[in-house]
Amino acid sequence: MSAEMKNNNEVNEEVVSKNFIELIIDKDLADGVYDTVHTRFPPEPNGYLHIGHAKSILLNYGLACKYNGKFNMRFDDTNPTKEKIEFVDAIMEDITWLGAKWEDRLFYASDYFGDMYEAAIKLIKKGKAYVCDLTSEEIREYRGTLTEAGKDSPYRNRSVEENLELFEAMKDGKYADGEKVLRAKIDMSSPNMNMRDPIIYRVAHMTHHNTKDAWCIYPMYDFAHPIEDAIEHITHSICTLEFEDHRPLYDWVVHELEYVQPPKQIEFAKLYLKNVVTGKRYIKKLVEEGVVDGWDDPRLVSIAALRRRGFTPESIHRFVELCGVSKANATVDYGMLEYAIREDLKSKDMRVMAVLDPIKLIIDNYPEDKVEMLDAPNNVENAELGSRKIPFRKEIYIDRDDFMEEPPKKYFRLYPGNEVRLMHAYFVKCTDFVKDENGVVTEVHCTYDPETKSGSGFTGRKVKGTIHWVSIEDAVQVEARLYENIIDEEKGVYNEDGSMNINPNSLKVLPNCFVEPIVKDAKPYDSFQFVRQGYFCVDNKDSKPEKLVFNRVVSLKSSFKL
RNA sequence: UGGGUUAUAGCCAAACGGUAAGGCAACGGACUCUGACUCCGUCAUUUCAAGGUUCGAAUCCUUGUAGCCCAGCCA
Repeated sequence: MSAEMKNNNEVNEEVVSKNFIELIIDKDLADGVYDTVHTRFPPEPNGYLHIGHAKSILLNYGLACKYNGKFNMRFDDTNPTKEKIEFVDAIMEDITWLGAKWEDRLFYASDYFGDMYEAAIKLIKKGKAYVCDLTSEEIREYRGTLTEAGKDSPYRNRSVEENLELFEAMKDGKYADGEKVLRAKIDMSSPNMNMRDPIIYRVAHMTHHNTKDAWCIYPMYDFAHPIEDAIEHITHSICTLEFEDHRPLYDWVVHELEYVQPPKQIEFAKLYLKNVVTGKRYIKKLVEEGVVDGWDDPRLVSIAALRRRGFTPESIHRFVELCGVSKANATVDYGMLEYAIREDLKSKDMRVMAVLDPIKLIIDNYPEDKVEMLDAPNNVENAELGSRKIPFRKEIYIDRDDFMEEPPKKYFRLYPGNEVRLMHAYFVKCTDFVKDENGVVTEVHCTYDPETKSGSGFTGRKVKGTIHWVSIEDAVQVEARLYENIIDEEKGVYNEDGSMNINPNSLKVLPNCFVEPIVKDAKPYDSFQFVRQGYFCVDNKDSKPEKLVFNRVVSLKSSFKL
């Protein structure tokens, strides 16, 4: 191998450093703590997934793939007051779309209620749990504060027999909601609030979406989660930073329950996007006030919204990968997401011409009834996408901002006397224009040069500008929706009084856009690059057979600047 | 006068005692039948601060500072 080749290879090898979780896993594997990697994604079915969840899903699934391990899907449904079956379906659809595969490992925490009940009995028998009769207010008082120790519950020293009896009575429905709870007996003076005899079982007479009325007592997260992980032989239980304080309790549970090779909890930082609303209560407010048209409104960053907007699973993968994984609270620039989707779409999408704000261009020296079918490659960067024929006629539409009566310096599109190329067609030279009584330009006149036909190899002269166009007679009329960030970026997301700064221009509807005829047969989710306008995707919700609605996925990087 | 945790550029983020990767954004320039793409170049003498150890410190020690999380019978 020559020195040059070697050098090339080194350059081509992407330097990928491992994130801190991979380092932990490597060490665990090397030390023989585990001999495999088994992860899980455990959402509570109480809402829909957003971009932040995508990070967790892809992280967990990605680790399982990378280490040749397994990935489980599990609904953490231990609180029937908040959960609904509809969310279960929506979550599975989103995860499937993202591409994470759980194979035959779809679980419900509620399937383990029996095991959890047994586990609680085991703790009681070990003298590590007791039934407490304190009210919720009393429990809060006894718990102490961040700076003061708590004090023991008067019920803390009940006998094992009494506890067993009472707990069984709880299970049998002898007590009302809130009347009694089961608590772990740990340490009321622990500086960690989670260790001050945490409640591990509560009474809730309620129908559960999965177990129906089989139970009236439900385990708390802190007790249930480690058991779920242990039962499924999860090795690395990855969650977000706010659970760091819970890790000692997690470890306490798996230790007292004597699981062999217990799972290990690892925490990472959530993903936040700059000037984007991710808080559930704020999204709810936006929906309720009708600011957005639902949880999949394309201005939101729920997985469903991103999908409707035209984002691809690949772009989400790329984005998450670009963001990295760490323990530092981070707010990522929205531009990073835009980069990820632009990058993915640019060689995938068919590039067609579109006119969002039409103005008529008349080619005076082109025959009245002539029509030419011109060749156009579908994507110059990807020959596999083939080519198409575009009809060219005397009267066409061009975009309003591609013509200026008095051009500023460095403007090289159409203005009186200037010549530009009509993309995939001919050079045209602007000869005249017409204004209405309000001074608005209504039509532009030009002449074309037959010698300059696209593909003819004409090199006689050059033009600085290339503009796009569409034949008036053949064009398809569509509606384009341009989305901007829903939150005002200048002032920040929230006002002092807590209300949100809604950007009034977050949605701009352009009902009279014209695109090439080939777009007529597009189906929901089909996406195109509208040349010079950005990437657009057919809306799956609002499109009707007679009129397609396009959502702009992302705009092109920049346009003409003065 | 509680505990946990984080701190590297406008934004992410590597570096694991050996002399500050990479990406996004931005800004120059080249190219262009998309002012896109691509390409080339610029962008931390310094890692929250101040001390200390060391031949050598973003990494180790000390003392501070700032942010985030925790007092649900939520997850």
